[in-house]
Amino acid sequence: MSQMVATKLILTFMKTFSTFQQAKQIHAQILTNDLTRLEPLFIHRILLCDITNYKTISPYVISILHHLRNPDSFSWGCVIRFFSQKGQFIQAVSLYIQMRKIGLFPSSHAVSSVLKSCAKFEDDLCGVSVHGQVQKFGFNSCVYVQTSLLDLYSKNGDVLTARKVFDEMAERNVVSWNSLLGGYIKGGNLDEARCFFYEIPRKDVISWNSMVSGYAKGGKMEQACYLFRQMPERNLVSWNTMISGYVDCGSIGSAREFFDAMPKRNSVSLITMIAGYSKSGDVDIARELFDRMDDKDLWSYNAMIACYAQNSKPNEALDLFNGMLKQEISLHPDEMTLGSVISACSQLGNLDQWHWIETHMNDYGIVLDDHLATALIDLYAKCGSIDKACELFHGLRKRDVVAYSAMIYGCGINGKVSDAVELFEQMVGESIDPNLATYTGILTAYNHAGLVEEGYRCFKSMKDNGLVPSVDHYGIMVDLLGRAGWLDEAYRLIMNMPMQPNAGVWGALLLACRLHGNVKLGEIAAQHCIKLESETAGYYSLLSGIYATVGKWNDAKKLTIGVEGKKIIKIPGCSWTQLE
DNA sequence: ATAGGGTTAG
Repeated sequence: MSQMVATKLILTFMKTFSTFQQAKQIHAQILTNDLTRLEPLFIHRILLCDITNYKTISPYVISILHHLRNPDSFSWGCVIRFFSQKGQFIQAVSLYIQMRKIGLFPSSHAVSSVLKSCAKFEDDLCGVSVHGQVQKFGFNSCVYVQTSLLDLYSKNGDVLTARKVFDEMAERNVVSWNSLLGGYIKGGNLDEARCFFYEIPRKDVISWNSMVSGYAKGGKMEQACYLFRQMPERNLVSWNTMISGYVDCGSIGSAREFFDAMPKRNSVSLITMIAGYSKSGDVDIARELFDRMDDKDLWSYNAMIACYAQNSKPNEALDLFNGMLKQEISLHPDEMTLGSVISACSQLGNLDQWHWIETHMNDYGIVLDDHLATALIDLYAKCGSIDKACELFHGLRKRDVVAYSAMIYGCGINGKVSDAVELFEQMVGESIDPNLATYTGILTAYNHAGLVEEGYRCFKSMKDNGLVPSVDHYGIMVDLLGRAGWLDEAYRLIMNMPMQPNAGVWGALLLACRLHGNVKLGEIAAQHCIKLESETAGYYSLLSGIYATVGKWNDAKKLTIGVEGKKIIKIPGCSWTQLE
């Protein structure tokens, strides 16, 4: 293949190859370009690319590079830029290393691209070694290279080094200023950022957006809004930044006002609003916005599937997920999608759907990261496979509060109370602060084992950790006290709750009254349950069960009339993702 | 023919 044809091919790949339709067009182009003298294997590979996801085309792009007789700095630069732009940072860096190994002098374009990729890694080893080469090869006066370098340090949180690069730059432009501004904002020092912002000689809309975003991320929406109003020019991103800020601080109403007021909206605006409504529990409004989107991409589906998963609508989450796979141009799920899907499976106690997905993981190019493993710990534990959960837990790279909480809860519902307590102590020993979900887990463990005093002590210790028990924690405590027969204590706890008891709390008391044959409290509990959830049949049968155990047959009989077709009793659930 | 900065998620 000639150098020129191959380079053209690379560029075509980069510019247009993102959907199946476009892939087909490329196939046609390849055929008409008389590339038939290519090695048969190579042609075969290109023709085989039944592609809907850019992840799949990486081998083809690399294979084009390897089929060049003498790939030069430009060809390498194109390919490195391709991977850097498509988010395949490891590939980009590895290609740069290969290029260096064969002794090619990198172009400033290639260096800028590879630095951008290095900036995405947590570890700054890569970036620092490229920095060394930058100095060795004399890119000191290239504003592009220097700015990417400065941005690398900014993004990795090393503002001091970023500042040093900035100060030593021979030439700066607004991108360099914006990059360092981003560094100050990421470091959370808003005062310093503000001073720097006012020093920027020719601020553009991105400088303003960054500063507004800094205030928004710091929860200072008044200041963000003040700056937003002062902006000489606003674009879509400016509006989206404001919406996102309001969503983050829970002001969905203000977010909506901005959303309605903005002159134009894109998918980011809609996705941000969907996430906002998901947080406020308005699933129907979120779905309305989702349906309004013309071209739904992976991010849109992920937002909506997550919304269902987080709002206890696992069936809807799975339906949407399956719908996404069955589309004409099917979207490939990613780690985020599967995280929500696993959570939905877990809420349903459905391992089958996961096992089906598991066999397709490789096709999707998904690797099991810590987030997914944590979701799976929860799923396996809830489905009773505590050993599998344990195995995943020990395989985690880093164990955070969510992982510990899922594992503690898993031990709790599987009757391994001592393991749960041990994990809890281990977690505290690692200076990880327990959150509300952790307490749900440990209290569930005590509850399962019937350890009333330990559970009660633990419940009371929550406030020592600065936590306010939620209604679900009260539910578990009422269940624990009630099952042990401490019915008056359970009732007193309900009466002293700082919030309105829900059907789960009263249901737990009702269940306990059924267990211990307490008519007086049972009637009170049932009354509340029926008032809160009149369509649930289980409450009636529990109450009638109480009457039956104490011989009040007539009362029992009255209740069994007309309860057919009502829902069975709801068992209080728990979710890691919503509890902070 | 190729490069750098701002907005979306658990």
